[in-house]
Amino acid sequence: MYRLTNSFPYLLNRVGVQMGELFSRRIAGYGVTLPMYRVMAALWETGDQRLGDLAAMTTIEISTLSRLVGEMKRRGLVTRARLKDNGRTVAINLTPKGRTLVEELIPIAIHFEEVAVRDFPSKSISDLKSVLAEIYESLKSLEPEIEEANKVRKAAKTKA
Amino acid sequence: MYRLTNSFPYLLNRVGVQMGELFSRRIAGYGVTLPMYRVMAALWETGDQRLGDLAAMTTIEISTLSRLVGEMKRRGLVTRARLKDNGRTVAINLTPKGRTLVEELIPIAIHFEEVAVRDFPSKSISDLKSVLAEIYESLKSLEPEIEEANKVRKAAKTKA
DNA sequence: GAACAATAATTGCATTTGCAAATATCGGTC
DNA sequence: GACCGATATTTGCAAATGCAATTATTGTTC
Repeated sequence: MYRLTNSFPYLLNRVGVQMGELFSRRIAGYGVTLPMYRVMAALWETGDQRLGDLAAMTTIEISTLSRLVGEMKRRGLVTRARLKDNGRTVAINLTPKGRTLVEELIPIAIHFEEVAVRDFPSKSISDLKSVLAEIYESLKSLEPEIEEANKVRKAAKTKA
Repeated sequence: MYRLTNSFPYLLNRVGVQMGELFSRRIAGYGVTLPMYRVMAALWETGDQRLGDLAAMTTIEISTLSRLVGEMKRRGLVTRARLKDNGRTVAINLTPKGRTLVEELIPIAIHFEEVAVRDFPSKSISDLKSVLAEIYESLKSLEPEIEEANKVRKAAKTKA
């Protein structure tokens, strides 16, 4: 018998939402939101990104990210500039202020992760991580069947 | 060296967002959103819930859920009624229509999960699930230190 | 090199979200 | 049994979100 509460997406989502919520509250005093932290941490790892790449890296929808980056620029956390050799794209970077701030926050993120996983041997956590990374890749194979299912449905509807 | 892309919350969030996004698109043709599916699947597993319990079970913020349930009631998917013996609380249930619909959607959810995990032995998936469940519990221990950190910060600010 | 398709980012607009305040009911106390 | 604090849900309001359309630039074809 199927149970939502034993399903993989449910268990995943629950931990993700809760960790996000707790971390949000923890960093609120620094004047940044969780999505802002994610953007800064992504840029700290890989700087000089285009908007689209940053969206893919952070899993933030691109129009949301465009506005978010605008707000972060206003606050002096990042820079955003059109490229000279390709005016369609834009290069986003941390400012020194943004870098300093994210380097204050990363230890908090590390601590949160530490607490979350401390009851498990590090082997099982690294396994878990690689499973999550591979599952993410597997998801790509679902794309075609989604389109297919919707096409079928649409055709049936047109006929009806 | 810390890398966001190797952190547990990052890997978790990415899979969660992506699975949600794909599943949303897959079920859009049925006229329901992902949060609606979650509510229905939760009620299918455990019916006759109060709003607060349903919020805890689905990790949906309670005011959001209140409105969502209102909309689902309008659409004839659930019922919501104040209890006779305790007028503060309300009992939420699936309607026959809601039940029929969720029973169409659950097999799709099962299939998605299947595809996501098919490259791994079922043992490592059940391990993964129990780790996720335990981590969720461990997170409770972070609560007190969040308040503490914010208190400290606030005090410092007042002094300054 | 003009016209057109393709790529990248932004913006308009309607919907969703979440906090805080309001509302409603209950349980206990005097 | 009137009053007060606690519990449960809903609602007001401002901010965040996402889709679709728009703008801007580049690449391609004739």
